[in-house]
Amino acid sequence: MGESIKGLKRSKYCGEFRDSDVGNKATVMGWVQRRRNLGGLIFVDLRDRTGIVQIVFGEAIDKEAYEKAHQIRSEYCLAVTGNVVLRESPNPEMPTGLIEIKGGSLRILSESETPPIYIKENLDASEQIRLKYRYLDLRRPDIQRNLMIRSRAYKVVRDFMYENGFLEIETPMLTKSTPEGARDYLVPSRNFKGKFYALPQSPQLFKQLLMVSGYDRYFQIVKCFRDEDLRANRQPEFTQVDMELSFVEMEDVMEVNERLIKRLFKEIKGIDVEIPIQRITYKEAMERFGSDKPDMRFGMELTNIKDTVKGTEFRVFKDAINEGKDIRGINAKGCASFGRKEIDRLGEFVKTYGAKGLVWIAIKEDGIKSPISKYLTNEEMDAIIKKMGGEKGDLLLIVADKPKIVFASLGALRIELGKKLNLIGPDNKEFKFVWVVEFPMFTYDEEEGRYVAEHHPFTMPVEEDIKFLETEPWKVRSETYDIVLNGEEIGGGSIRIHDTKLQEEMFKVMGFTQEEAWKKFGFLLEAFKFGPPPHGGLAYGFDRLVMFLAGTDNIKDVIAFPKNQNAVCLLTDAPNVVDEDQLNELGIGVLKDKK
RNA sequence: GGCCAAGUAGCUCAGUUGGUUAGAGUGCCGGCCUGUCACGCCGGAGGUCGAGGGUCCGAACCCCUUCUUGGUCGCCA
Repeated sequence: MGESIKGLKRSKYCGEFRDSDVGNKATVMGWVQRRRNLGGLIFVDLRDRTGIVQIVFGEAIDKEAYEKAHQIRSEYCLAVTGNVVLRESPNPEMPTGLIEIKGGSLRILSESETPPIYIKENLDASEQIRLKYRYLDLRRPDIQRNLMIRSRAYKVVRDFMYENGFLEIETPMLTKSTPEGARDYLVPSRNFKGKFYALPQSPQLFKQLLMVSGYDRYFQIVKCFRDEDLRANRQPEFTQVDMELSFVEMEDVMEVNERLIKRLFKEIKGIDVEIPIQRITYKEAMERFGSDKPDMRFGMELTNIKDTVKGTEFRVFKDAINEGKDIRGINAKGCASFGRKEIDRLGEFVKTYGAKGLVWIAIKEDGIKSPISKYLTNEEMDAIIKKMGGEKGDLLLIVADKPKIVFASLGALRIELGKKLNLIGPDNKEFKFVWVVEFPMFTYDEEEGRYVAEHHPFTMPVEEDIKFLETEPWKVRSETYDIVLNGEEIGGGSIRIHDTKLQEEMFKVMGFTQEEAWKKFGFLLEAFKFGPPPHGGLAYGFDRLVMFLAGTDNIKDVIAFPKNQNAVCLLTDAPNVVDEDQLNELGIGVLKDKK
């Protein structure tokens, strides 16, 4: 059993000692990073969340402590009292390297088994083992640094929001399942067997109701839940910075958020974000970058060459034109030297996005190399090269397919090439923000055979497009704005509809009858009968924001207890079976898994 | 649900064409060592090669199935 802490007070954190402390008696508490036993002397590096301080035990210092120090092992939890002295052999590499603490008395507060992972920076243990022993993983300085950044980010956000007149209001976690959007996490009701609450995908409807109630600037830092497959930047439960404002237009929401972003990056990273942040429309983003979240740190934009090859006999292009498909390409500057294998790999890459293949034209020193040169006339080849700005040394990459596939594959290919050519990547310290505005109101869902809201069903259409609502809904743009940083969507929002008639019309386009709409969203439609103010808002994926602030590309690095790819918590082993009694109480039976 | 990759000592990995007793680094245990700081030196323990099945005289290695893990496409208003 460990020794008592009774009567001991920590003088200060391990990492805080400096040569100004020399001459003082100090008590430190922390974990053993490392023990170095030199025989007559034992050095112990003691660690807490601020850093490391060296303790030295020796017979001449204190015999009892020295003898006890032989028991010390890695990750033992200790309290040590002794004099702070200058080291005989200082270590300029560490902040506390000028001093050490003489081990006058030692209490082993608790012992530790040999830990399954090392507690050190840049650990290369598997995530599986790290998540199982997450409490040990969380002792590591790099993760502690991330969580401390996250903590500071909460504070900066709260400070800013309070200073700008926002009220922090909580909304329910047990709420109603609504159609549209992600799959809900459901919570069974004990009182009403067969009925369920849903965990919120976002506080969307509640914050709109708060606007109706007159809390005209609301914000919340809040957990949200979506039961969809995970990614490196996606967890099933994640945190939003959610806000909503009344009596505003798009520009007002964007302006306040630009100031928030500026403040956040200044206070946490010391970076000056230039505002206003550039804005481009969804249409422009797609046509130039093949993405609604373009990475603006490099060029290599898409070129539409459909008109350029209009009269061609080349089968792939000709068919594409006849079928109303798109033909676009990107110019991979200086990549003509790519080997056949590399180009084939790019071909495989675009196939994962549904493209049938990748047409390539390499403009080499000794002429043009391309698998399609024999199908194109010299004039056609020259026209393509001219249109795409091809010069000696360039590699032109072209995809012909449905617009959705062309954009998806070329957009992804552009990012892939950017990484490959080191235009973007871990060494790139640039932060390029962009607002992407005016998303289409609807996309056609082939599976459901109807239009669904691109953003969400309460988004205000652009006024001049309202006339297309019934006739050509695909033309309708919306009053939306996504804020994108280095090719990642970090937040997004919209101006909302505050008119029951218009809202009902939207539902109609999405194939809901008035009855269905009222059944599902009646409480909102009802509320809108009572003088709703014009309003709009925005929500950030807070975890993603912190990823940027912490400089990591894995969302698990900024969440204390994340889930693995199968949404399992390896630490607690959730989800798990529950007692039959619990199920009975809820009126729930479990179907046998069909094998 | 699809695709790609991985699974060998506590941890990170190597393991040739299928061939003797499966290795390395690190960690761990023991011994020596008074200025280390990834201490050093000497010695030692430690393996269901993810699991199951198959081929073979013989399987960590080849085949099939399955499980786990990571990435990704679909999905994520």
